[in-house]
Amino acid sequence: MEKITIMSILPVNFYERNTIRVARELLGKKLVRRLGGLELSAMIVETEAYCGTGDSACHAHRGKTPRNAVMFGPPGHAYVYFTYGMHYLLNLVTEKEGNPCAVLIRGVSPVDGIAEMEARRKKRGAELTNGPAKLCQAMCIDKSLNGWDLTCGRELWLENYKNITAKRITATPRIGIPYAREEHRTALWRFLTVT
DNA sequence: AGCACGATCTGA
DNA sequence: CAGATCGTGCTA
Repeated sequence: MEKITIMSILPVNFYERNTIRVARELLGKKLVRRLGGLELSAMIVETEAYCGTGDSACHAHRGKTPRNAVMFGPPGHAYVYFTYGMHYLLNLVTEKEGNPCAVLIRGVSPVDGIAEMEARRKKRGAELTNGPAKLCQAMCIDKSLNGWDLTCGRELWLENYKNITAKRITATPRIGIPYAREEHRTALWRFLTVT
């Protein structure tokens, strides 16, 4: 019997919903990066929700600028930005167009192309589950993917993979936002799962 | 035109 | 715990 592989790319309506809900449900999804003939993939294990103009930790908080413009566009697109003079971070745009929200991908667990991803990082066995810039290095995600349509099935997309039950999900405050208002600094909008 | 700082990572 | 390293947005 032939094994049937169902390609289940997440459609735009997955992203076009409440950001916190999307951030939780992204856990266990597979992030796929296509580099010519090479396919790298990894399961998402850590996310953070950034909830629009009302969220003082969100880049869109002070309105639309050239950098954050993608967040104001349609859901299901990648918002990739450069920070600390050397790192790229990957976000997925959520909610309806015009509501500038996104989910930051903070950690993944390698699935396919593990050796290639390790090679892209300096050390063998380098962890990708603890730091949002590392997965971008490993999966060759940079500013050229800013604004990329994640539903077209090329270059970069997401697929259903593992079902993560609510019991395996931990929520904590978000990382690296000391400047945000307390209400937003302490909000439990970071989601993690364990292997 | 200048400047302060960041959704970070590494190595000491 | 400091250094790397530069785009971005705010002030003027």
